[in-house]
Amino acid sequence: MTNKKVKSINSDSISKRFDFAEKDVSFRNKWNDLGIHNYDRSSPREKNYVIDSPPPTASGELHQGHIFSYTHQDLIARYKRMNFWNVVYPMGWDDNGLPTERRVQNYFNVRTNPNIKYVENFDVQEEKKRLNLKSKNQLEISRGNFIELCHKVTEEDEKAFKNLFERLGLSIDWEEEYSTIDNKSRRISQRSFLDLYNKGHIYNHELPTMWDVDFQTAVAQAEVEDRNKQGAFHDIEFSVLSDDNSESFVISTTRPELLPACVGVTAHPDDSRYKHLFGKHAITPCFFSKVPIFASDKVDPEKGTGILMVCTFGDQVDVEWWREQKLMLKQIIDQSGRVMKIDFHGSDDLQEWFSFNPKVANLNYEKIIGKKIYQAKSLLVDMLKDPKNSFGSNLPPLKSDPRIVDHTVRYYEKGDNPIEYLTSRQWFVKIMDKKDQLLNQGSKVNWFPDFMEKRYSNWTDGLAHDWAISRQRYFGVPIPIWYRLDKNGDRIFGNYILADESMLPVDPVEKNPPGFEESQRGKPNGFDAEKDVLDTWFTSSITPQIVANWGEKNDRMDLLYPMDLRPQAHEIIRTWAFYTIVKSMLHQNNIPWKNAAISGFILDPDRKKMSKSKGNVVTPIPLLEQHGSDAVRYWASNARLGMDMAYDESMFKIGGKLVTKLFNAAKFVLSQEGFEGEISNELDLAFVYELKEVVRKSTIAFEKYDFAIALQIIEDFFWRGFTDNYLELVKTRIRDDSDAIGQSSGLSTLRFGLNVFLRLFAPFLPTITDEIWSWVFAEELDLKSIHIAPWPIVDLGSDFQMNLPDEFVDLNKDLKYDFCRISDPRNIYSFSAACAAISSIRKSKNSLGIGLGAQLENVKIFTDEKGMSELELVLKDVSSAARTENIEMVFTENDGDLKYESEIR
RNA sequence: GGGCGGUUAGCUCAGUUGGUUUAGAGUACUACGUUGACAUCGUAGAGGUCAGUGGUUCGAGUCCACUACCGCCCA
Repeated sequence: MTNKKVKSINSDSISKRFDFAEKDVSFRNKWNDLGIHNYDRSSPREKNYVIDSPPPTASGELHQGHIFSYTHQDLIARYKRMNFWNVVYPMGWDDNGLPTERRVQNYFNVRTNPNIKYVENFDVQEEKKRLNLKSKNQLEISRGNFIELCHKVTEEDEKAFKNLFERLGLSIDWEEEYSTIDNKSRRISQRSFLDLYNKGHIYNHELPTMWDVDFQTAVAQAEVEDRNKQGAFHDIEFSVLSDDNSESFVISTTRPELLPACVGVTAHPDDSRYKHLFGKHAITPCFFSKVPIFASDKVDPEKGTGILMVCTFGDQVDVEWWREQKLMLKQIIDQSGRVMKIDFHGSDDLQEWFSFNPKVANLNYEKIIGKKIYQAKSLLVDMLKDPKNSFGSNLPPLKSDPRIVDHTVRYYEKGDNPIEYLTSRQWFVKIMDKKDQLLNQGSKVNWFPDFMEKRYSNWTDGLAHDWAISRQRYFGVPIPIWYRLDKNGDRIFGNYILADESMLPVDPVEKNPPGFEESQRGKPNGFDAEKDVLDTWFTSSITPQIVANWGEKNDRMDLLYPMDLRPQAHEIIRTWAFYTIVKSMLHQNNIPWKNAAISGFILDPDRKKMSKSKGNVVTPIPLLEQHGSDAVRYWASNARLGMDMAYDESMFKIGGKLVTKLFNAAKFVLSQEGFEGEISNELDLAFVYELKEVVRKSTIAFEKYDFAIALQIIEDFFWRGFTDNYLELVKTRIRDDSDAIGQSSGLSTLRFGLNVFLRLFAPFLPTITDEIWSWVFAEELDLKSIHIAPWPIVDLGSDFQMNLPDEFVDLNKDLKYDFCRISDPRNIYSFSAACAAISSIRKSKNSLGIGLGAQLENVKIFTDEKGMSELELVLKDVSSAARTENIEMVFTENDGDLKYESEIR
């Protein structure tokens, strides 16, 4: 021991309970003031640990899922920071795109009309007043003003998200805050487009594209979902073209309204019912078109009547048949989902819209012009009931009542009407020819858990389309392209005018292209702007490049790229992870990040995925107010990566209990007074020895991103080892002035243990640990916050190599509370022997109905030789904790395992 | 229909490469206890055919095969 007194606290000066509401706020301020989340911009790449956090859509709903997965990334960020990585943890917002547009439309009740001129200092309410519109009446506004409103709304939404993230204690470097629609992101996104264009990865074509008729925009494969819906098979009779037209067959279709768009008929090549028809032509009822009959093994002979009509376009297979068989293009649905005007004619049977009876065909068709798809459907069914509409028969073409079937229908994930396949001119990124390379890139990323790579490779394997990147929307990054116009004022495709790098970010609708005057806009031989914007994913897939300022004046690609970690949920592997890997491959020929940590879902108590539409989502702010950030983080920290977790509010309470326990234990430990001294007592040394093992195991778990396992190991030994047992065993000794050496050894061990536990808990419970740290350790160790203290270092063993930054300096060595200062116990089992012995005495007291505080005269402990040798060095602490004057060890035969049985006399 | 995960105590979940008596924790439940940090507590008790079947092995919750059920993703 020394004659130096330990720095202790007066426990009366500490509040009775931990006030998390107040501390959640004050510690956020403290961290901001200390700037501990800001990274060192001058640090070399080898010392940086860069997290590519996926920016959330702030105009979407806040829910527990955000708390859940964003806590996971923060655990890693905080752990890495304590290991002296220069942690780069930025945050952005991904607000462009449909959700925001929808929100603005509903919030202000406005609609964009591209023909209206932009108005300065526009105010929706005043404009409505001026036009004498009620607030519920929809107001048409200009594209520019609409975009302005989008920015305004997202700014508010971002504040709400930022508030949640700060309250949660995420250690984000807010100096790096960005939005995927801000100037820098638009510039980098347009740079990305130009780079891909120049490398030949981008093309513009008129192709059948998946189209949402409500939002009137193209959609990509990743945005489409299958829904089970009820449909009806309609059995329709077609005639076979021959000399007497006497033969016929019956097709089954769920989409009779597409009959005018029928361009072929097909059946399975082995189907004996229809084999003889292949190569002939069929005549459609109602419209009397001539269509080829061909064989295809894509047809399921079991489905419907086994023969079906091919239309342009009913579904994806129609697109394939149309392409393979070089069928005619007869499109009848327009972009708003209504039936277009068409004229049937009888002049040339090789032309589209040829009819054997154009007069009747046109009379029939006129009935459905301008109708919506479902209206056209019922009108067509009526027509099919009319015998006059049969070709070569006096019976109605519809052979039976519609038969109800369940089938899957493709929907835009945000849409309410099925996807249509329309031919339209869109921009695409070529990815279908790069599947193998993309699979290879995916295998270079370390996925946690590793089976998540399967999700990526399955999706990549199953790609069926190139990436459609143009969207017919307003609030997005403009495509930096103009079209040349010919002498008639029509667009010339294939010879585009690209924006200059110096112009970025550019809105071609507002700016004229290089080499042209603004006056030439829309004029013959002039130019015309591309009005489409880029798919949201086109920009959100370059967050590594945005954070690293790719191609900017302050380009930091060398310092930050490829990044170290992408944390995200598994639902967006096919979108976010996938597109980010695509972009990095095409731009940098590299992977975007070395590691991907994939969080699971929150399931509701019925084990269903939580989602807004199901109405089972709980808003997270009240949870934080009720339980405190540490308790909420505890809940999130308990889930292993990749594993879904049922939502269970009792977990918040458990986290709260842990916080309280830490608070009380720390208050006790730090209020003990006495002298500093060497840790020399056997019990103390054995306790530290076991603590070292806890550090070793939890560090290894953390290195594998198994933070839940780390927490479990730490928590278990804190509760069982430290508070339940060590504290009780040492309590008497540290008050025993007659044993000065034992007293100071115990006191030092208590403080050592608390210090280590605080640092181990710090990533999980950043507020309570920093609060306790501030009582004594901050000053004693001259470290203002626990979050700039080093993670405890122990020897991890020869079979595990820890991942540490280059030139890592172990600051623990300078720390008072370092394991290297403490020697091994004489018997490494001393501590667990003491715990087992005290436990057996408690059991005896309990069975006799004696209170644990009761004083005993004599206790007998029965044990074998091994048990005796392990216990004898710590027997004094055990007897004082048991409140007995004397413990007598009695030898008894045992089957070899450590066990003590007590008898109280 | 395909891929991936899961199924362990009433509930929520651990169980690391197969090997420590009787498979763990928390919670809920029961009993006792306010002991000088802590009642947002402590101590103890009860509670499980590890989904099922078959196999490999000296030994299987753990490995293999099949089946059932649940979930997610994709067709």
